[in-house]
Amino acid sequence: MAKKLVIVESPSKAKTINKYLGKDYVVEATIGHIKNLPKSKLGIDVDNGFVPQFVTIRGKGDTVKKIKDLANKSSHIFIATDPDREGEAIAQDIADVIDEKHSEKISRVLFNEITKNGVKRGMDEPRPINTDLVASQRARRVMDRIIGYKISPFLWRSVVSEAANSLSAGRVQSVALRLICERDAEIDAFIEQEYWSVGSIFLTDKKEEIHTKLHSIDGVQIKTPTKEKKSDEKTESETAAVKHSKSMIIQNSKNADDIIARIKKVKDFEISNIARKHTKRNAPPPFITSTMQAEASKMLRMRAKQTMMYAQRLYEGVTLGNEGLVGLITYMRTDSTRLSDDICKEASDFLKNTYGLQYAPDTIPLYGKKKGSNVQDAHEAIRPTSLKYTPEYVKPYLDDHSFKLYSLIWKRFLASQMKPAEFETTVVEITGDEFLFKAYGQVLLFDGYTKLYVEQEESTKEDDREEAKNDKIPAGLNKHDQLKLKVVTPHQHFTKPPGRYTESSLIKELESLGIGRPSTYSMIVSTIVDRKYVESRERKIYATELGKKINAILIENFPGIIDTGFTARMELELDQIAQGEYTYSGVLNDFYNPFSSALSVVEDKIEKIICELCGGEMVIRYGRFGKFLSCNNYPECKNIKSLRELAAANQEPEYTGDTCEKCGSRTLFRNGRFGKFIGCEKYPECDFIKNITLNISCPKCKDGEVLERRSKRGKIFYGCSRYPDCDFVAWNKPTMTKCIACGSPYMEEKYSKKKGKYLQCPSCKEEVILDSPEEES
DNA sequence: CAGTGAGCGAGCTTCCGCTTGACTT
Repeated sequence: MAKKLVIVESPSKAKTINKYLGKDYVVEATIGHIKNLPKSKLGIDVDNGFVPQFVTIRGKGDTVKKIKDLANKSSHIFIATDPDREGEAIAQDIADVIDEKHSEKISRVLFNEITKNGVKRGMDEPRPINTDLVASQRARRVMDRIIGYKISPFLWRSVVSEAANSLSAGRVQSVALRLICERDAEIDAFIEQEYWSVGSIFLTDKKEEIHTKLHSIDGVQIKTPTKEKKSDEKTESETAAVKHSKSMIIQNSKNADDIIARIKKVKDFEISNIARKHTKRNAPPPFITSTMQAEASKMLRMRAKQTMMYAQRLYEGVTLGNEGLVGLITYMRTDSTRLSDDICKEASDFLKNTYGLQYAPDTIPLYGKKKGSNVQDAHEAIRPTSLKYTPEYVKPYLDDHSFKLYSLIWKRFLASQMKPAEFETTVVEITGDEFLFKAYGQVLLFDGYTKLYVEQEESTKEDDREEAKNDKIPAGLNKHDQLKLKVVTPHQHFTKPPGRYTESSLIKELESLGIGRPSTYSMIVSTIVDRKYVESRERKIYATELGKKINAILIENFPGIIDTGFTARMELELDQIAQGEYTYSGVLNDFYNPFSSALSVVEDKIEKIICELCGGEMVIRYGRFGKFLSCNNYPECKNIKSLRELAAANQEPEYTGDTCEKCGSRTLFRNGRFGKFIGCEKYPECDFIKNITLNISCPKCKDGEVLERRSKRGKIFYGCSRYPDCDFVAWNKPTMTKCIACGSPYMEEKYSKKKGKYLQCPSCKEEVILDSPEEES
């Protein structure tokens, strides 16, 4: 009896589904896409309807053959790839590789959740492959290929340099780079602005303190400076609005002191109003890929790639003693917060039993599709597969990282099913003559979901009301109560520049713009790091000089594509294809025609390097030893140039200000294999060279000087200039400070985030702190 | 962990998105 074949994308999904369907079915996995455009060339016939040339992905030949063979033997074929655009395309690719004589037996089925019910529902409603949805995926793929494979070569020709190894551009990576560069520029351009606030403490007749902040004077509100706009960007109406709006900024200490002097003269203060409000804070939704990465980064200090690796393990399954292999979480690459009814019911029961009735809401909270977003909703939210597997229960079977991540996912999911936290917020207004003060208080009435899960707050955000925030406003205050002013103090503040992106804040930003997909989030940063466009230090991302340069070139030449709105517009058109409202070739024509004409204009703008021998163009060639410049009239003209030569010609020599000790010419800084050194400008006629010294004499022999050197492995170390006569060596920068503890003649300079700059004795490890670390004001 | 600067050479890189192992650097 021939079996029925079911094809899915993920092998562990295949295992699960096989359990549900039983022995009449064979379930096989494609392990992702099976076909792709060829890597070595564009693979798109742009002149004839953009027909793409798809080839079997290298290494997938066996998988494809297996599916083909199984299809031949099966009585029916159910293609159950993911219910989204990419899944539909994979379904088409599978149908295309199966022999035509079996095409009658093929149906497409959709599983919206991998549960017994979900699979049954899917199998009950077979349908044909949605060719419009397939066409929309093809259009997406082709546009990405055209953008990537047409703009990258343009960069190779525009930026001629040794450092630029393999330059690239793309719809996603280039926007990511742009965001980082723009944030960098904002921070560079930021001008710190001083402002002041006034805080007062009042006393009730029972000598209870009320901490307040000056809110307004004569109805003119005291504000903090908001993000400045450049004045030329302001419209006239905006300028007018600023003029007439009733707000002011206390700009300096004199203003603050004047105000305080006036406040001190006020005789009577009274409570002019008390407002109490009952507020609720809803639980956060269960995890999706981006929020899981962000929270794991903040709370567990895990990088996006690590997080995904551990999540994958939890998804694929962990051996729990004699229970065997158990998948602990649902699929980890998802952009939907949707939850199955079964697990919500389970959570409700669990909460009632474990935390008590008061924590379980009457109705199950609803999470799901956001309107108008790029959410494709193929998978559920990331959650535990069953609440039986509590973190404590599975802990013995997990490594530390997996356990921490699982606990986080568990708590976040359960919290999402809990009641909101409830607060009473109180605002007390205190008036004295023209001055109005406000005190803010917040009291937790019911902890709700916060019993289990508290979202990590953004640490850098400065709370406007922070000084006046007081959880304990005295009880029993009444309107018209008379108060005494105890103390009034000025507080100095400075506006802060926007924070740099971290990996997860960048991912969140891209996601909100609809750029990138859950399966690629953790790749985005590593791509632009590999290209040396950005660097990551202390979890923050900085643009490199190369990155800034590439970004400027891209924005100048392809403003319409390297744009935060491009993907959103593209998605709208892809939706039109999927809905049958527009065609594949229509969308691609609309995109390609302006793109290709822009490209040809831009190609002409590339600065050509002219061959000084024959007037031809110097182009990049690859030889046995890497890149070099050659005349394109080779072999008639044999002019060649090294890239180093070109870079030297474009760069101003860096003079030391000293003269050559051999010939009296000027000396300059040069770069060699082992770092910077000083050489004579007359080289190669004069071969004088000298090392760059630190102006510290050698602590060991006292005659030599300390030099910064670099080892073969590129590590910087410090040694004596009289080597090999003196073999002094240090790994940290030596200073001539004596160690007071052990009398060692010198100490080494070190740096740590906690201690700041400090000195450490190489022999007794005594430490002297130089700079205290920056403190949060 | 101790040295330093040229020139040789003629056809390579790249996208985004979907999934896991097999590699011995």
